[in-house]
Amino acid sequence: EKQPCMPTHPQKPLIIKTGVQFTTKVRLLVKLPEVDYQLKVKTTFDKDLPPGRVSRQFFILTNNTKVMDIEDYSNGCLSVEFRHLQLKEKKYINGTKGLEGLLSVTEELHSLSFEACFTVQGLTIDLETCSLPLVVISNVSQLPGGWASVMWYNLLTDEPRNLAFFGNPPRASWNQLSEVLSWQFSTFAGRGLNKEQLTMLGEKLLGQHASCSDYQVSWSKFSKENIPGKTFSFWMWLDSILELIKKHLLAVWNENYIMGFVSKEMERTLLKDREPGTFLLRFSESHLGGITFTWVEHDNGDVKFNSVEPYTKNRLSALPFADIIRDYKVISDGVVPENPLKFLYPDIPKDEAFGPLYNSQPSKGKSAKPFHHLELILFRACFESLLVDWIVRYNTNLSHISVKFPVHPYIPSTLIPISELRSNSSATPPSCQSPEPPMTPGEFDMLNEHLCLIDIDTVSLQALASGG
Amino acid sequence: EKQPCMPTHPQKPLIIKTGVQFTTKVRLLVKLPEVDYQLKVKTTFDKDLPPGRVSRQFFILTNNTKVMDIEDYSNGCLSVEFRHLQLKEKKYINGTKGLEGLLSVTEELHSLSFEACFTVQGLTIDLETCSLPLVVISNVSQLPGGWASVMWYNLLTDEPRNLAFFGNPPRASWNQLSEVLSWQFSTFAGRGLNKEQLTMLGEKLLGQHASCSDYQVSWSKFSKENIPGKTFSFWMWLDSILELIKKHLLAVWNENYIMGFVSKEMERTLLKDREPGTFLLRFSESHLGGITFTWVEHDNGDVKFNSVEPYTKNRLSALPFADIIRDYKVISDGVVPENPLKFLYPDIPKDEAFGPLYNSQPSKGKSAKPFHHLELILFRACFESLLVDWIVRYNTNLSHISVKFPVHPYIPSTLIPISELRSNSSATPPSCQSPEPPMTPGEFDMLNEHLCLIDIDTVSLQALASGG
DNA sequence: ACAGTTTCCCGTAAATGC
DNA sequence: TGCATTTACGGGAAACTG
Repeated sequence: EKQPCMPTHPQKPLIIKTGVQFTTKVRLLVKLPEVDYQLKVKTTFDKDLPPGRVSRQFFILTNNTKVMDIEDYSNGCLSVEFRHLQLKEKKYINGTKGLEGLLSVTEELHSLSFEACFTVQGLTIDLETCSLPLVVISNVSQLPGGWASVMWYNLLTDEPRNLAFFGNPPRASWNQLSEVLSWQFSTFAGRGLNKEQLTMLGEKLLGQHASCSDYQVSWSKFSKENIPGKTFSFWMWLDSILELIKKHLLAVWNENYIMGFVSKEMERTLLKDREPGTFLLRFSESHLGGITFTWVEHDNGDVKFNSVEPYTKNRLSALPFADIIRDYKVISDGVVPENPLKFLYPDIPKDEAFGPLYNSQPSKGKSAKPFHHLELILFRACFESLLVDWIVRYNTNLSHISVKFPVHPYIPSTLIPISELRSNSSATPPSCQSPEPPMTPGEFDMLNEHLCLIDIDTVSLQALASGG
Repeated sequence: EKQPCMPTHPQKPLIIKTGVQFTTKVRLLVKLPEVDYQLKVKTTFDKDLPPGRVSRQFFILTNNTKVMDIEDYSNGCLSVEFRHLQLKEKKYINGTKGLEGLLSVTEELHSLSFEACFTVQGLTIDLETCSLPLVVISNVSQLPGGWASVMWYNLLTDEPRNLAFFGNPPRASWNQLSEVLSWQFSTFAGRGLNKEQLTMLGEKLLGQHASCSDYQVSWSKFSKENIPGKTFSFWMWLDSILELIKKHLLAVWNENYIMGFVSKEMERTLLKDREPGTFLLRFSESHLGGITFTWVEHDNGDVKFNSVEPYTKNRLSALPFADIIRDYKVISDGVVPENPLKFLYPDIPKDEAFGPLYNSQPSKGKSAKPFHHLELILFRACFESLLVDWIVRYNTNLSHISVKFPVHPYIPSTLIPISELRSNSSATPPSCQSPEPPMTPGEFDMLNEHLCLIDIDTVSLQALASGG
């Protein structure tokens, strides 16, 4: 039997998006002596919520009662799986709306309740249980924030239903937190963070306290307040990197070729004594979801460092990152185009490292190993009553690699990433507008054309002027 | 007051997508003597439809009654505008479902009815009118088919409500049809089709009959049956080109630089006596939504023609087409990279033609002149009764051009389109796997690297082998 | 198995609300 | 006004359905 739908956001349980279907399952943990009648289960959203606890109220739009069945893989247990459940916000609550102005939507915790009632030997028994705290979002853009909440909650408390958790969230030790962060990378990208990467992240988040692994990180510092000088929080930044890896850098990440979180100072220290052309890969610190490479050059005695403008998902979907590294060229005034990337830090010849990755599709497969011990935190059963347990089901949907061999009469064409390095003197004013039609093929063709190319200001302004 | 929503598919009236909001307006054309009470209008979908006429039934999900108001720009008329209307399919019709197996969904015509009733001087008057035939779709992928139907209907009949039209659709003369096609380009792209382009399209659609402008084109040939040897119909092909122009080629199209519909034979005839490096732009005939350039070369006496693999929307969103033309390079064995494109046919120096377009953003503005006389066909009022007229409202939402000037410490980077031309002898087996780390910068660097690049089969298979 | 059609839902952009 | 949150819906893909 195939699954008719995928629940909300695979691999991120306990987050429900309004208007999107989700699935949940309840199982009776004891065998009942008499089950020759139907046991009906009803699921309710935010049942018995203390008034004013939440600023938004939701209800289950779809059918919320179902009869229990004996499970397929018959251990004799009764269970019921609700599919196609959907949440909708109650609008226009007459009374109190938005008591908790302090909490953001992704900090507001909710829960699903399950109720059943049966009679055995003249005795009526009420069963009830509920889920771990849930976060409700209305747009995928809130997913990172929601996931931060789910992680923080389950990392720091064993309480099954402390919906006021984010009223006064506890701190996490860097010890605990770094383990969760590494787990995130191993779950979603296939390879966790190594010691150096964790140290670098710790320095970014904690500054001088990083050496002390008992240092307590506040919830706010982790996910709410912006990194000084930036417009996003630590977690938003890290999550954007996770997404970039998931979609465009899986193979490179899993080969451990991305140093990732080096500061610019550390970067120079590492590279300065290396062979010219040695480069390392790191994520952009100033923009969300970008990756760049920095390489070292020796300029008659001086050591010089260069970094490309970070590549973001848009650029990477036009050209895979490994191909960018292979094909990248720099044009310096009057010098032939050259690829400055020779050795991946510390000293791996570029093609030795990246050769096997060239022209390989984004390679969706081979990723995301499904389980890790910390994941149990998020999937542990919730034994509210003695009789019922609760599971949020999720699916993983791995597509397969497909490789195409184009066969047609056209000349195939690729894209090449290229930079122009200008010397400080802005001499040689580009003679861009002169047509000189039958250009003589020569080794400086590309150079000449690109001197025009880079004069964005001039060209664009002209375009604007002629357009308006 | 700002518009709270955009109706279904701007600029394509008479097509409604289920689950997406649309807007409609009714106006009373006569002034009533006594309007000191409220005149309520009700709108119904497919009212009084002969049973079995349609295979799908829909209803208006949202509020469908509203009271008439005096129009803003007070000519004293009463009118009512229904907003946020939404259509949903009736599921599980007990009786007949799908009598008309012959018609596709986009050929099935529906209509909106409007009813009002008022009493004047003791006399009760019923008002009723309805819309022009509508096409209902469930996904944007059906939009081209739906639009073909709307065009064909309004081109070929003046009947206000012949819902059986596509049971036996009339033919169109090439005269009529070509005018509509040109109008499509002028409406959606800003420039219509010139005589040559229409002739070329006529030849593609009609073959030898093209010379006769009275030749009758069948509905099936226009939009239903596939072009021989292809997997899409004539209209699907042409519409994919319209979409490509709208999103990525506006400026180039509006400068009239795209010849577009030349056959490969004609292409050779045109180019063969031209200066080497003369090129022309045409759309792919084998794939939907692709554009390519063909250039002529002289190879000691022989005339040679080359075409690049067509660029599709994905590639074009990574790099604007004008920039592709400027930067395109070909690497032939052992020869320095060169841009083979010198003159736009017949003899315009490349940079003279495309210079002003380089680095200009996809330029959404400057497009789509809003009206054309043929458009009136689609917006003519529908005088079913004497008292009411009907309008489908639509908005245009032109974004503005924005040009960014990047200012940051990174080296900017661009993409360059490049092809490798192999001589027939498959000599020089690429020594791709040998690292040779500190590559000597030299004028054949690029060549050497690209010899590796093109061996897709080898590299990919290796990647697969090592991956599995 | 298959093609025509619909549903699903991410991700961007716009609208809304506070 | 600005920011937080929701709504809208195009577009690709999966699911459905005769």
